[in-house]
Amino acid sequence: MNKALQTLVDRGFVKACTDYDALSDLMNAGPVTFYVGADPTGKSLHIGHMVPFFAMHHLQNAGHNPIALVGGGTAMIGDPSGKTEMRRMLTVEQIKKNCASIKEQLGTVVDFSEHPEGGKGKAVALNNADWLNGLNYITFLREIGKHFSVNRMLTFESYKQRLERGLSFIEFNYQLLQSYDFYILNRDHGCRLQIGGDDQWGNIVSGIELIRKLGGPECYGLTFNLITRSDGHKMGKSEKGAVFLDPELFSPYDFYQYWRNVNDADVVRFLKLFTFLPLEEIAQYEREDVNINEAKDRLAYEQTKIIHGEEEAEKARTAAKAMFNGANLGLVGREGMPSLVIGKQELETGIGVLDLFSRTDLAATNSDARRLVAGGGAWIGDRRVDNPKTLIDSSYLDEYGELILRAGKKRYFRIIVE
RNA sequence: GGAGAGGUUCCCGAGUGGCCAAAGGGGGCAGACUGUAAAUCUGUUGGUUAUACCUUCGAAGGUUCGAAUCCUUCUCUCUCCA
Repeated sequence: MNKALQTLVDRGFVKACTDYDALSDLMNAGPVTFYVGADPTGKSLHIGHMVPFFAMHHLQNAGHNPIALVGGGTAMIGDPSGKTEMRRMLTVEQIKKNCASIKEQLGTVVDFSEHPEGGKGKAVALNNADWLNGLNYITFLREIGKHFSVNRMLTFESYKQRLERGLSFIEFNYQLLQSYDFYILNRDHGCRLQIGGDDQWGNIVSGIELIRKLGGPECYGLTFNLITRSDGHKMGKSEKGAVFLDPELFSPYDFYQYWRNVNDADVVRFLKLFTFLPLEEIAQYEREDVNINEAKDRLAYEQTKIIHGEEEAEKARTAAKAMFNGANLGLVGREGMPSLVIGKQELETGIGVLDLFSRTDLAATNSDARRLVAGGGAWIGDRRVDNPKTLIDSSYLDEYGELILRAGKKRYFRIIVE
C-alpha cells in the first residue's frame, strides 16, 4: 500500500475507503490533490473537528496537495449527517467571520505557505460560497439535481434517522451541494480524493458518483473513525464545554489540562492521532514499565505546542508542574495560570471569600462560591476556607504578594495585587 | 385546511390547585479513595445583601386566598387525515 496511506492506517485514522488499491496506485503515481470540508458554524473549531486536518498534515508531508474547504456556502443550510436536530441558521456576516477565523486555525496543522519546504504538497484554502452563492436554482436542478435519486438518498443511514425526527427540505439538499463541491474541485483543481469523518461517507460517495456521471475521472473517498473517549464522553467536550482552539474561548492552560487528564486507555491512541510524533517514539509509551503519566504529559505538551505554540505549551506545562508536583517554581510557574488583578487598597480593606471567588473562573456566582466554600473545596494557598463569611485581607498573601485560589484539587486561579 | 398529542430547570423526564425551586436519571461541581486516571461511595446542582426574599415550568391575559397544574388567546413542534 502507498506509504502515506499506510501511515494513516497505522496511526488509527482510517475507517473506510471507496477503493484502497486504486487509491494507493493513484497516490504512488504522483501527488494527489485532496480535500476536506469544515463548516463555519462557530467562531472556533474544537479538537473534535481536527482529526481530518491532522490526517491532512500527514498527507501534505508526503507530497500531496491539500485543499481545506471552508463551507461558507453550505453553512447557510446545515448538514443533517449524524445530527438528530436541525441546525440553527446563521447570518451571512457570522458565517463570513467564522470562515476567516477557522482558516487561521487550520494553519496550525496545515502549511498554507506559498512555497512549502521539505517536499510538502501545496495547500490552499477555498470557500465554497464562491461557487454556491451565485447558483441559479433552475440551472442547478437541470444540471445537477437530475443525477440524484431520492429513493437512493433515502437509503442513507443519515437520512433514515432524520426521517424519524423530521428533516427540512433545505437540509435534504445538503448532499447535492457537497457533491457539487467535490465536482467543482475536481473540475477546477484536479481534486481526486475527499477525506472526512465517517458521518460524511454518504456525502462523499454521492460526490464521486456525480463526478462520474458528469464525465469526470474516477475519484476516491477516505473516511476516518469517529474518535471517542473510552469513558463514552464525546471527544472535545469538557466540563467547561467544547475544547475550542481559540485561546479566548478555552485557555491554553485548560487546553493542556484537558489532554493531561485523558483516560489511561486513550493516551497512546491520541498520541498517534493528535501529535506528529513518529510511531516508533510513541511505541515506547506502550511499554508496561513506563509511567503512564509521562505519556499524558507528552501528549498534553505536544498537542498544546501544535495548537498554541511552543511558548504557551511551556507555560502550561510549567504551571501544571508547579501546581501538582509541588515544585516551587516561583512566579515563573504561575504565568500560564488564569489570573485577575485587584487593587491593593481593596485587599487591605478586606474582600469576602464569596465575592473573591465569584470574580474568578472558579465560581460562576455568589451562590456557586457559597456551595464551594460550604463543601470544603475552597482554598487560598494552603489554607482551606470553609466559612462563607471569611474576610480575605493581606494576611492571606503568600511570599510573592499574591493569592493562589483553588477550587478542589485541579482548578487554580491567580490573584495579582497591584 | 381537518383531527389529535405535546412544549417543565444544562439534558432526558415526573408532576393535573397549596406539602413545588419542582421526583428520578444523566451531566456538572465538591468531599473520600487515588496517579492531576478510571471505577466506586457521599454531598451538592436558579438567584440574592441568605434560616428569609426574588425570578423560573413555550408567550400573554384571566379564575382563585393560592397556579407548572384550571380557563382564554397566541406561538412552536410532532403524528394522522385531506
